[in-house]
Amino acid sequence: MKIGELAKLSGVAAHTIRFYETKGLLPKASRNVNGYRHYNNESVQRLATIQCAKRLGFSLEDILTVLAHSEPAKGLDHDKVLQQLDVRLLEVKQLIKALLVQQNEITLFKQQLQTTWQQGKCMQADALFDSNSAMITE
Amino acid sequence: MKIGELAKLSGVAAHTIRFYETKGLLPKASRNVNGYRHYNNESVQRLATIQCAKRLGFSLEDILTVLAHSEPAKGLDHDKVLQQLDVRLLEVKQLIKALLVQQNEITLFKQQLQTTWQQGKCMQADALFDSNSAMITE
DNA sequence: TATAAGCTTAAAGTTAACTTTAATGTCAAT
DNA sequence: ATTGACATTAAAGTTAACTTTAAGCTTATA
Repeated sequence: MKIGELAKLSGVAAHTIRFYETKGLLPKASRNVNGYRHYNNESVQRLATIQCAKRLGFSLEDILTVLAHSEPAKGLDHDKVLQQLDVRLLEVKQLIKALLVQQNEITLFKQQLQTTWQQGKCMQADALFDSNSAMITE
Repeated sequence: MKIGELAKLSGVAAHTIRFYETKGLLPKASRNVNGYRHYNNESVQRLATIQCAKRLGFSLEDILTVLAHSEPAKGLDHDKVLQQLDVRLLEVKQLIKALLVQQNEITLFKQQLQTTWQQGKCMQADALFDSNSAMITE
């Protein structure tokens, strides 16, 4: 099939497919007489793989690393895959933690602001931010 | 004070301070005879404000927006600030949700992989990812 | 006095993951 | 035969928030 068809089947834009090829995420496509790239079902599979990994939060480079450590014949390098999954899992957990902190800080800040403003005080930005800063870091 | 001193006091690198000036986050600094930028305590405050807002996850552009809607004399635009805080709060909540989903997906995927591999099966990458994909989307 | 540290500018580089552009070639259908 | 859709390439553009570079002044210290 041609790149446009693959694009439709996979949901990945044609130019993105070419981009993936330059990045080594897809093997260099074989060409037919007119120079057009030619794909088969394996290509669809490969793109599905990439999509899936991306959904788990992996960067293209992560995906490339796993691919690089896996020989076509033997399949994936198990240790590498599990290791990457663990790294990503840790990353995700830390992100969640940081975001929960942010959520609290913003909520608290909002309350402070509203209270202050309801009292008719029109503090300058700096003072407000500073009081919030002090509140949080204490 | 000169830019280097401000950098030390605020914990923001000198070139970053100049960068903020070009972006309008800091007012154009007055210069002394030799052309060097000259700062005072207000500058320290302003940088603290920016740092604080950044910690809450606001982009420089967000910060600029609030600043733009606030006149120096009147202080901050209350509605604008509260609105921005609400937008960011929603953003944070959605991010947390998405990350929790990712956390689950990765954990499930790991278990699937380990089970499969322990059974001595050496599936190819595609099949694995696909089974995972199916598992998740069902 | 010489050297090092600090200041100035504008412009380009960085990272990620594409997207857009430009200029051109091929194919399918009417 | 012509129109429109699809293909090719390399290179530049996008976004965010800086960082680095280059090339050249100024100031402080030994």
